Amino acid sequence: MFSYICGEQVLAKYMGTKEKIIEVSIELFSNNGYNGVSIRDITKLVGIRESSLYKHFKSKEEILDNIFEIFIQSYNQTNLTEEEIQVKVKQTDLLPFLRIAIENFFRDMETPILEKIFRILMNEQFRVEKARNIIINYLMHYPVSFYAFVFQEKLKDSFPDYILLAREFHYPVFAMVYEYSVAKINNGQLSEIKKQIFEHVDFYFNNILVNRQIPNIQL
Amino acid sequence: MFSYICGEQVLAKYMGTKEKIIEVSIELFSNNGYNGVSIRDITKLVGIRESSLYKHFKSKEEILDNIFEIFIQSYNQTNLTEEEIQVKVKQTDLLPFLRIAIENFFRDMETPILEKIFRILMNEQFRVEKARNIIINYLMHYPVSFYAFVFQEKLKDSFPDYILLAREFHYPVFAMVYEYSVAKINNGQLSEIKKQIFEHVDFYFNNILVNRQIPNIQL
DNA sequence: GTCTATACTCAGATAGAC
DNA sequence: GTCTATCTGAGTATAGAC
Repeated sequence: MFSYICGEQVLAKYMGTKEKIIEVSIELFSNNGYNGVSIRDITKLVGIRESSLYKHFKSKEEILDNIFEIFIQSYNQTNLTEEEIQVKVKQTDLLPFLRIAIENFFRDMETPILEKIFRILMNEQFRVEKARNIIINYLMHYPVSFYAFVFQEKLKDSFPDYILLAREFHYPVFAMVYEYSVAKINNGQLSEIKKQIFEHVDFYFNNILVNRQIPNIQL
Repeated sequence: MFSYICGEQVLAKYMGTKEKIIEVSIELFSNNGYNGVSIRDITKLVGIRESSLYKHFKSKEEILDNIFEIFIQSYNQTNLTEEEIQVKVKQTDLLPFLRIAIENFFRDMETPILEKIFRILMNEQFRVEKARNIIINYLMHYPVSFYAFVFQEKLKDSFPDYILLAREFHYPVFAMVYEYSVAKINNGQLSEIKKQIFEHVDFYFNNILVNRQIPNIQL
């Protein structure tokens, strides 16, 4: 979900007590929800007393906010400039480009920590404004802008509404990634959903993009 | 999300204390999450004491389960048999049929109670298995089966994979309905999202379905 | 920065009178 | 089926010794 093209995995490794608290909190929050986890639960797993936690975080809410910031930072670290995207787009044909983008999105999504933060975001989205804004902006709107830019570069002027084109491409992906993360908890058929995502990419390319091709444009 | 075609609104009206408890719980759970709401919060709003609540529900979890059952019952009440769908499909052209289906899905989604239960389902999905199964089965898989059946009826044998066709139609709708419900909390631009959903319907019809048309089939 | 000890509040749930 | 009263445990957070 971060490295559409470059595919890098940028997530800081944490080691101190503060970072252990974050790590344990991510684990517990993702399974039990923020309000289903107590400071005692966290400190017990970290191996410290409740009072010690307050040397690192002034409140439970601050822990949650730190977790959200990790997600945002991971995202921003792998963002490419328009110039960098342009170069990649020129180097690659559209179908493999889209496949790689999805594969990167997926691989990021499967990173244990980010996967858990995604669950926390989903869990708290209707209670915490920041959570829902992260999902909407970083997992829905930004990817749409990204693909809109890519389609614009590739298709030139053969279709006016690149945003619509991008939304049609990305929204099924978003829904299936969500489905995937739910299936994971249920020990469901993961490979089936993954297959469906790539079916979508091929279907989209064959049924929508090829119709937009104009004679002198190489998809 | 229930009455794809018939458009009926079937939701029982409740009046007794038990039903008041449900009503208040839906309100509170949807805003604060299950673990963010106490029995005291609920009984205070209902106007009874904590102990009285336990004459109606043996535990807090049982309240949540009742809420989920309301959602399932509302859903099942508006389900049509394959025969009924066949009749509707024959009576209506495909584009208006799809538009009506989306409008019904939307109108159900905007029913205050069901909208709140949807939020509760989203909130608790990673903690409560029943919640995530309801979302996956009733809001993703069933609609896909429904549209697959419709496309099969309309397109006959012009495209083999109706499930794929149906998924491509419904998954963007699911994502946008989700987006819509989030926008509602943020006081966001609702009409814009609604517009986008119908843009999707038209785009889908014009770019995907018309290509499947075979000479003697009336879309 | 960790600990012990504790304050204070609130949680879910029950007993028994009316 | 409502109430008062209460139990028991758990919640967040703090004070102060080491």
